[in-house]
Amino acid sequence: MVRIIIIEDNIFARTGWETALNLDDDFVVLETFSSCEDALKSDLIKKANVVLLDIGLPGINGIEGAEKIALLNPNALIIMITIHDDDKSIFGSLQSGAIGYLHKSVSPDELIDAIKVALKGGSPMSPQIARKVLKSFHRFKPQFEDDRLTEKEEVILHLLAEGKSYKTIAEEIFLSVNGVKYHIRSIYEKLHVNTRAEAVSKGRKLRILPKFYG
Amino acid sequence: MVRIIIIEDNIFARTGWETALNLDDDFVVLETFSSCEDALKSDLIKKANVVLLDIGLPGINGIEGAEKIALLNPNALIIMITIHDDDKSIFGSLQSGAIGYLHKSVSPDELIDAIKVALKGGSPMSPQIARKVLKSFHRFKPQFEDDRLTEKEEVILHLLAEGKSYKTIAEEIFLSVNGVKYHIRSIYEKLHVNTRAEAVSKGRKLRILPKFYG
DNA sequence: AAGAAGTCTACCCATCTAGGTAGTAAAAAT
DNA sequence: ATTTTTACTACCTAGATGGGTAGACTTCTT
Repeated sequence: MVRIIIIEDNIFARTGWETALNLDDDFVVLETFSSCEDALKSDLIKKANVVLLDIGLPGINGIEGAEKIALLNPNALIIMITIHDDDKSIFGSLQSGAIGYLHKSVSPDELIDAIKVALKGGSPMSPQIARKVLKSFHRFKPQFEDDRLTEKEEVILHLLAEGKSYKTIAEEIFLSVNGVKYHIRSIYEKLHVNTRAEAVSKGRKLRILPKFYG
Repeated sequence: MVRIIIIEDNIFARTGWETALNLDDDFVVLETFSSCEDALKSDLIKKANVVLLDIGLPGINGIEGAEKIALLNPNALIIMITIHDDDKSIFGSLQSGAIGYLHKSVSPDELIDAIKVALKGGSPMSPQIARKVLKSFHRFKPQFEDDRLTEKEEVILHLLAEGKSYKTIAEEIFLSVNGVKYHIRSIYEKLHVNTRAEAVSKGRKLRILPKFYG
């Protein structure tokens, strides 16, 4: 039996979802709350398998709420249901631990499907959200032809990003310290920066450097 | 009419997908290729709306291939179909410009649905892939209690990540340069690093620093 | 009331970085 | 065959960074 909690300040949405989900034999809505504060006080949170969470809530918003809920119950599958589709809402929610992100216009059937997907190890997302998420990974394209880094420059940029000193880098790639400097200068020119940290920062914005490690 | 190209070295998969897709009235498979090299030579690539791409190809692999295809035809929706589910394959493909990522076990009907989703602005993904992608956004949890950064430290870490000098940071947050240094030292201790770049690098791994900028 | 933290300031010093200049050897272009 | 470009190496300098030490002031504990 899947135990669900709903946190949503709009009474129509709240009761609507509750009714729809309770119609499914596999689901039981444990409780509904109109604010994160109320939900966090209740120990039903710790018993939930799934938490449906709005973002635009009075008091603690859904993003901060998700973080607190994840701390209290790391096993709960947190699914955001919201009208917000700006980057801050989406990526903020995901950082806070949400494993799904649905637009509020979701139909009862879609909602039920989404929860089932989540339970099976998937991550339900509205199509446009999924696209936004995937697009956030895309590398920025060639910029100017001249500003493309060579392979060696990319390697060095990676090492710079790890905080290695010129000396260490030199040893790792079998160059003199001045050789390393030579390449770093080119990197700075191409990226139009003049410190190591800026280069790393820009490298990440341009997705030259990976955002993910393991 | 949706024009599709398939790049897949396994002849059974290749012809299987082709047949299935051609059965749908809205789709036409323009051509199938068994390698990226062949596909990139053909100018049908530029006419495609959708490209289905395997990763484990002889010669140029699917990840590099996706990058080249995206350059030739930025409007093509590239969907990876592969058995690989390691991080490198997934995130490499996404960086290269893929907007969908399906497991090879996909059924013909699912494949058709996936393409339709892609055309509507969505991003078809196998459930486990979607979960992996979303999980990659999750912040790592509190670490040691003592190692949690204070609000001010987080602000400074952000400024460090942007490549600002101690002096600039001092001006921005109304502190002396030594005051900034004081906080930076705490940051280094908490993150167990001893250079600015390492701090930024670690800050990102721990998702203290955002991966996305807007 | 006294002590312990936490926040900030100041000063010193060794090392690291960024930037300029210059020179060499090999490969590529003309 | 000669010039240009590319990939280094060497040296020199100013400024930035990190690490250690120490003192002032505030807030929180006890």
